[in-house]
Amino acid sequence: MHNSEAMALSAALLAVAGELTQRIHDGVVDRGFEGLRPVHGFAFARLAPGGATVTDLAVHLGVTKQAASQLVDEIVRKGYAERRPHPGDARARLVVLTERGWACARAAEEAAADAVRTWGDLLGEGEVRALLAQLLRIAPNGPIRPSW
Amino acid sequence: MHNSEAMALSAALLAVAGELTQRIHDGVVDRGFEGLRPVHGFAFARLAPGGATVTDLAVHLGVTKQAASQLVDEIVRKGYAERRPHPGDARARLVVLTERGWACARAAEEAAADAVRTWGDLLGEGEVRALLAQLLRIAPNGPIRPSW
DNA sequence: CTACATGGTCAAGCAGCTTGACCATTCCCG
DNA sequence: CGGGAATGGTCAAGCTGCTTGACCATGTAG
Repeated sequence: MHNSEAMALSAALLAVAGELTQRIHDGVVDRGFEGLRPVHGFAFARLAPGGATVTDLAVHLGVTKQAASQLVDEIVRKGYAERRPHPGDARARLVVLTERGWACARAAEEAAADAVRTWGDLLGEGEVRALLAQLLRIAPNGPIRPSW
Repeated sequence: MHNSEAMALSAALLAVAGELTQRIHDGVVDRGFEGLRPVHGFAFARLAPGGATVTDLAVHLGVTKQAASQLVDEIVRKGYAERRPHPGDARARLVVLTERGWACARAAEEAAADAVRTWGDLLGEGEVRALLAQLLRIAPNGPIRPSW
């Protein structure tokens, strides 16, 4: 594999990732959820299972906990999440999605499915599944960096 | 393909793209090119073929031309590029890479190849080529958005 | 030649992140 | 236990990279 091929792979990967992010964001806006940015989606992904603390979010997003705290302020103010006392640790607060937050997360899933469906039209479903399998094997476990 | 699979694919794709960006950046720093951010790499990719104007860069990066102009200021000040008069249009300036700029671009290629090589170790070279082929077929032609 | 379009820069403002300081609670160990 | 260190969280100030708006120089069309 030559260097130029590696660069082509990198460029294609980044272009596809960027377009996917944009399409999910557009789809979420189209479904009536405004005032959010892609980074909020990454936060929702971490909040969805059962809530998370501000520090958890900060690690997941690769930012300081102050930045994560501001981000939580924002989604709380806009009605997508709320801070509840943390059971078992009076220092911490558990940030959980509201019903509107869940609706937004479902909208993001639908938008992602729409985008992936267009790939299925181009590649065939089998190839898309192969793509998923390959990516899962090389995906890291680290934080999802929202901006570069 | 269910919504949850689409989300898994999206998350994996974004995680891989983010890690790749990080690894290329780290590799470039390791090779002695400092004071750069990933967005500069996207700019280099557009400058490399034979130079570009500020407006070209702005479109390619999806930012205003003022922002692109500042970015050019930066890489010029750091010795990676220079502004030359544009042949055939006295309004425009052609931004071209310096020798140091070319060296940095080669370093980025090497770093990208290193990262891709680790995927080859995991997947096998054939699978990596398949990945490249699939991505090329779904990659858009639009601007590469440096930050979300 | 005039009128508008295009390439580029200057200036000011803003949003999102950082560093630094601080308080409350919990953990660990003598 | 008790008391210092570690952890979760917020407040405040500052910086950086981007935006909008204004402007000048050059090109293009009538």
